[in-house]
Amino acid sequence: MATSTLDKVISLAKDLGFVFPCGEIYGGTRAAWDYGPLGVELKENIKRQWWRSVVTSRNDVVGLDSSIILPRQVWVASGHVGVFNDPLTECLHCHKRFRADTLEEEFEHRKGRPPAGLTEIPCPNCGTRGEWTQPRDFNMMLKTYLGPVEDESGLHYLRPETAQGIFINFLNVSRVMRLKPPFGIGQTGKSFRNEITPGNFIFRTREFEQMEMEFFVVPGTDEEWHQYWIDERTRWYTDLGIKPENLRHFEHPQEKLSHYSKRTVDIEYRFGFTGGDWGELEGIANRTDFDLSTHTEHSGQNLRFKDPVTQEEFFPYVIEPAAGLTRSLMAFLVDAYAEDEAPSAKGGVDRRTVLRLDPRLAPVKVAVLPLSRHEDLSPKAQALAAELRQYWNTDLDDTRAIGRRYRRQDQIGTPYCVTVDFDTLDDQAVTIRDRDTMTQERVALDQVRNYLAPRLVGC
RNA sequence: GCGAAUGUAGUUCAAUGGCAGAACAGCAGCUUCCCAAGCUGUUAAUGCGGGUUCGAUUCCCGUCAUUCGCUCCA
Repeated sequence: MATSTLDKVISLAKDLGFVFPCGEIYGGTRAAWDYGPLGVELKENIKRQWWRSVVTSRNDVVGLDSSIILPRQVWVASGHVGVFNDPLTECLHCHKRFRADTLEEEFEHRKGRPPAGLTEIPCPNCGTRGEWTQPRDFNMMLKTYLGPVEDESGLHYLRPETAQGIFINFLNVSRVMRLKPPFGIGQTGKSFRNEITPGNFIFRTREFEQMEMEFFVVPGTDEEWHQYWIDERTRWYTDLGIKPENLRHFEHPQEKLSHYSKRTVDIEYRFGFTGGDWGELEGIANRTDFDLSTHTEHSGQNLRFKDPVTQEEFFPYVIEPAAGLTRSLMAFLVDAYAEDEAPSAKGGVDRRTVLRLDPRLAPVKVAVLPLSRHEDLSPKAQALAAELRQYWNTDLDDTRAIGRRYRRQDQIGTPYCVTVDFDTLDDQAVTIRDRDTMTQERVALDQVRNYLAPRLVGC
């Protein structure tokens, strides 16, 4: 059976130290991953590009970094305590799971209230009557207890989305930044969900990282802004190198919308999962005034926007582009993966594995490769690497054969390799190789930085 | 969480109720070395815990993890 690109990328990511299983030396934790030296660079680069695109390059969006642990009341108000807290039961026969309350409601609807509860209800899947496990609460939110004693007064939840941190700071931020709609507040950070079924590598994990922005608009302009952000966010992925044919939009059916949403459109990527190619990268939701009004109601604080001139008060509508950072990392890797044929030193053709990551995302921007460990070459290479490191993440690699080192840099997606050779000692110049065009240019040692600068804009 | 399959160096694969082996990768050295070259040397593994046994990586039980299904959705 042919190995899929996805499988190859996963195995490459593990081999090269992008991602490690969490807690590996103790047997591991289910669906939890740590980001290694290359992974953390890639992840930070993606985050930085998001932040630039959504926050700092705009004059209508500001940033925030709110707490992960929030009081229970926040999640009661947001609806997450109610919605994320389902009593589930499982059919002992076919092992399908259902919400116990839904089963009873549906049964009551058709035949009246079942006097003996679940024991009379047949399984909608296999028809077996009343063979159910004890209904158990599945709380999607991770709990923790603040303070020395574990009691209910200290109960807090780890956020299942970063968004609520923005809503509860709505007054603070709009006051200090003197903002009026339309404006946005962006935030990146970890969120936590006790997923029943995590998996697909880093696609669904219980601890994950989000890039979210809440864009507050005048009601009535919300649909127009919604479309604006769908287009804007789609453009972001393609600008960073994702092939347009691997992206699509998915419109959530009306009856399946989240409790807070009026309309949601997902940006999906063709990951090539078994049993369904496409996976969500980002959901762009019209959250209406749900959050600001529910927090107004529960907190007693007025979260309406008050126009300083007209004194008019209203709840802004919220357009939320909510992206999964770790998911997009996986998408960028899959999309960048390529196997080229390249001439081999052995003669014939050789397979070249290359990550065509956008230079802005590449973990290493430049590799300095002295042709050998000859004592005359090392000082030159080290001095050059030291200079370049002040501007870009630069790798100095002098191990083994030069060809092998080119291949290694290809695999991790390094856009430029600079070779210091024996001619350098005479002409004070080096060879710079471009990863994508495989072309080489001879550049004076003291011009390397100037040569690379326009090619590494935004890195 | 439930059902099924799987678990040996970093990776891919061997082998065995009695010293666990190879290839590739890694590391060190040689080679004025420009796209995974060659030569020499070298590091490195039976997921974890119990049981049976004189002896278990092998058989049994448990556990943990991975993959595939059932739900979810950043």
